[in-house]
Amino acid sequence: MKTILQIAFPSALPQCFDYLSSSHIVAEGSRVQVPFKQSTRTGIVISKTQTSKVPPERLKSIERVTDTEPILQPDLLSLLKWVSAYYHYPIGGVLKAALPRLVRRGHPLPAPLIDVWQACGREEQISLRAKKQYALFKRLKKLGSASASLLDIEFPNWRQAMKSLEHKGLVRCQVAIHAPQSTATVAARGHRLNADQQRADAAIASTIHQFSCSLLEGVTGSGKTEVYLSLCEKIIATHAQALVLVPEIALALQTVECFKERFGHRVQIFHSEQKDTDRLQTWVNALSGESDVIIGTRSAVFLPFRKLGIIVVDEEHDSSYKQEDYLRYHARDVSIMRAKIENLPVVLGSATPSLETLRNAASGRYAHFRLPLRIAQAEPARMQIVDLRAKPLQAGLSQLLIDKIDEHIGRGEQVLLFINRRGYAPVTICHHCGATVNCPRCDANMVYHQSNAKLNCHHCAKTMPLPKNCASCGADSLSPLGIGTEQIEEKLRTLFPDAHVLRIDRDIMKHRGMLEKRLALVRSGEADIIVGTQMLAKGHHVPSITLVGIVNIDQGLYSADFRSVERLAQLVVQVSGRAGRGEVAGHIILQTHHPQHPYLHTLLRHGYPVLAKELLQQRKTTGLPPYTHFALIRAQARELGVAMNFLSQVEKKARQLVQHHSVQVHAPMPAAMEKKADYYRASLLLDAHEAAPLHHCLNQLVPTIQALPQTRSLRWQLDIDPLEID
DNA sequence: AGCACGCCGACT
DNA sequence: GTCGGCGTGCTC
Repeated sequence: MKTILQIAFPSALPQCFDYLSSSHIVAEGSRVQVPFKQSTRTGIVISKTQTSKVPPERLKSIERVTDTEPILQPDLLSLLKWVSAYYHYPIGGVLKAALPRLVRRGHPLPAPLIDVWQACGREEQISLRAKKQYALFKRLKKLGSASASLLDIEFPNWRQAMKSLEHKGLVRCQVAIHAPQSTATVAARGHRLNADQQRADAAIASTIHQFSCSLLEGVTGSGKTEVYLSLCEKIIATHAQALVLVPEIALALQTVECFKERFGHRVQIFHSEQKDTDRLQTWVNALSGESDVIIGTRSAVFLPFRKLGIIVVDEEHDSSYKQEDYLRYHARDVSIMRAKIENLPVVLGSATPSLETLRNAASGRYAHFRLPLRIAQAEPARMQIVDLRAKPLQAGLSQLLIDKIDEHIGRGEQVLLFINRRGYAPVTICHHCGATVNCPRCDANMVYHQSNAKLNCHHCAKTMPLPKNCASCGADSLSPLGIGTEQIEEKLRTLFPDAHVLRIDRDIMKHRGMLEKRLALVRSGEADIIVGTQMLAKGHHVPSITLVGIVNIDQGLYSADFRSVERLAQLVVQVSGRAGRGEVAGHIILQTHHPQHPYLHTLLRHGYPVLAKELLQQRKTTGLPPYTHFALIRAQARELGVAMNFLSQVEKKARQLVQHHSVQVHAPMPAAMEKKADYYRASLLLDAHEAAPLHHCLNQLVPTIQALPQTRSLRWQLDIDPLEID
């Protein structure tokens, strides 16, 4: 009997295609070149069968097998199939998310290689005009040697400059070699763990060849990284590899450096901003076993390790682990499934674990280790609430906060200010008639930004010049309303003319390398006052920051989003981890109009774990995740009616499918922001106490939806375990 | 997803 | 009379 290969194309094509293997011997997980329509395409063999729904005379044969070995080992292929089933997403689309572009396109795999660069000349030999070369050379000299992935972070487009330097004979390239440290060397190096770290390390390491999931809960500076390092060291000693997931690579530089210092050049990084060829090389290095540790962002969870030994998910509560477009997977959850499939330990680290993870820890499903000690820090940060009611404010800052800033920078210490609004002011309002300037494409305000001197929409790409006159009454009295990062930056410059004020938000990321540059200024202590958004909370410990102000926490306390309090609490705790120098306790100031809010009190008096317990209890009684499983169907169309009609149709079909009351089908709802980028949005929520009936229902519902005729004229997505249900 | 096929409006 | 608009349907 002839073998039939089910082949998926790494694209949005919704189904697999059957091919004959001809005389080839093909393993599952192999890349193959196949005739498709009039051309040849690269596909992946998903499974082998004997039968096909397609009549045999219409089956074509594969042209050739692309590689000598399958690129996906059985375990990884199983994981991808699980992702496809769990998120109800075609396997081709999963492959698209999981494989680097060049692999998808059938590019031949390069030989495994980790190149390490070394300086071997004197800087006088570089012409003064070659600034890039000079900077690169000096850095290299300081580091001694550096691998590509390290240089990547600091020097965008470094390869060109390096080529020139190599030509002049000023640098040379070597290959990193695997050098596992003997236990004796490790002990001699004195990587001593404290009692709490040791307990976690020993417990996790004791079952290194079987699945376990452990929560490592500890504040910044409690030494989570030391535990990761110790575990990875043990894994590498068994010639297995380690995967370390981080929310954002630019903000994980300190972690990367710790790993480089400990394990040398066979530590590599992997993230979506890398060049295609670099990503491919790292991917191949994982596959061949060339790299020992890979530190990467969420898509790294799909790397084809030759022999994976451990997965670490750092800052597991971070929402950037959830992909928010096409395949809406959660890299933390995928990590846990990967660890299960491959029988290895997974470690979830956070100072502020997600409620999902805390519930699993409390129920005993995960091991729970706490690292309460703050290394080299006597006192925890002191938190203070400032009641904003009826107080005069300058750009949203109370006098008390301004005085404190003055005091701290006067002592040569650094200050961090958080405000979750980019731009100058969130609203531009007409002082004459009260009309606001809105985005023509979205139901949202236009936000004035000084950086481009324009009004920008934060929900689409729309920008416009600031109009002179109000569009509805014609008066020339448009004025900014509310406070954004830029306005605080400006105010601080006038209040503290001698201080070095630095702003860090998404806007500065438009310029390549700017974030890294500014973070370096923070770390070197040159910046006195740092103003920024949420993203600053993810940065690492900066020892000379002693004061942190959160300009306004009220939105976090009163938001329609059921996760907003959890997120606010995480922010506050993460932020307090940024403050404090040596024996000097950090000072945290929270500005609010609701100083009596019960959650705020719980957080300040009893800390995150107690608040989390309260929030979990509340989620339980109100039937919210993690006690209820959510699936959200979103629809977008040029008219609201089209989206709503479609969802009503889906609702009807869903109700037909649901037996008993195991799955609840809610009514379709327009999104809070109905129109975004000229599309009207609406959503339909399904929930269930247990995951199984929900997925059972979706297994039938999704094909039904695909068959609906409206599906051609509108966009829709299914979001499993959505972070937001709007 | 692409890409061809197919049937109706404004142009050299 | 054509060129081309994107609606529909197929790819093993």
